[in-house]
Amino acid sequence: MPEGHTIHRAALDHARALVGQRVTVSSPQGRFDCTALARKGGVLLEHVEAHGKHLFYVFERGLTVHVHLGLFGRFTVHADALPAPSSSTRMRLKGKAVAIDLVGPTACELVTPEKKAALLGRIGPDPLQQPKAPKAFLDHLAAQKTPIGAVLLDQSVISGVGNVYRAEVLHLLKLHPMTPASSLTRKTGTELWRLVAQLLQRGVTEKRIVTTQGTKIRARTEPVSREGAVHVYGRNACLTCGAPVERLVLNARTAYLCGVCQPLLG
DNA sequence: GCGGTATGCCTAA
DNA sequence: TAGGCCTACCGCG
Repeated sequence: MPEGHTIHRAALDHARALVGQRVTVSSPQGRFDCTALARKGGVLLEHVEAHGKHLFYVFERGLTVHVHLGLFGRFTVHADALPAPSSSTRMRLKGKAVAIDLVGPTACELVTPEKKAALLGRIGPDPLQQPKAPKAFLDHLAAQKTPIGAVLLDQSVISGVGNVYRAEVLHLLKLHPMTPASSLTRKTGTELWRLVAQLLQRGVTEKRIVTTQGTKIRARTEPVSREGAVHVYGRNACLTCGAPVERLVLNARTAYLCGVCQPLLG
């Protein structure tokens, strides 16, 4: 699940569940050193922030935990009975009524203000924070011959987009992933940003990636979990036209496209 | 049980 | 560019 929408959704949910409370922080697995957060009765959680795919828990006195889910990280929220943590639970945040477990993150660490600033300095604008295309983004597109499919995964240019949204946004705009960024018009660049913002926001709301309008289903040979929710990502046939979905490797990730809907122009 | 794969990203060479 | 790292799941034998 972890693209930008997952992180923003987690920030909302975790803030609602735990902000303003004294939270007990632990690492059942032992691989997250949280001794600096050890307090009798817990440590006060002041707020939770999402930036692109990065999540920050800000506790009293500025104590800050940075989480990046990577490919495998997952949160589990326990509202009722609290099960014993599994041996892979990196972090458990326990409040009054709710406990949250984190498994498999790429990063789960206490960060200094300097480290946090450095992390934020590395990532570009986030469409969920800024729904209108920043000038810097449009200028970047105009200046780069890099394929647009590569630019979209560059977190320093636009943060929060992952492999699913890359495939879907390009399909919706009928753009081949290998299209040079510089060949896009300013208008298309603006639409691209707006569409990313809209789809990420929908992902936050629906708690999963959905890029289709209705529930029309053309083929029955697709992974059930995503049936009807996407046009090309991970599919065998294009949901729009039924043509075989093509795959190519871009940024060391599989890019999915429909050669019929997304011809390479020029 | 094993190997491949996945919505990510960093580092060394 | 390759390899490493994190975990869960699926298909295969």
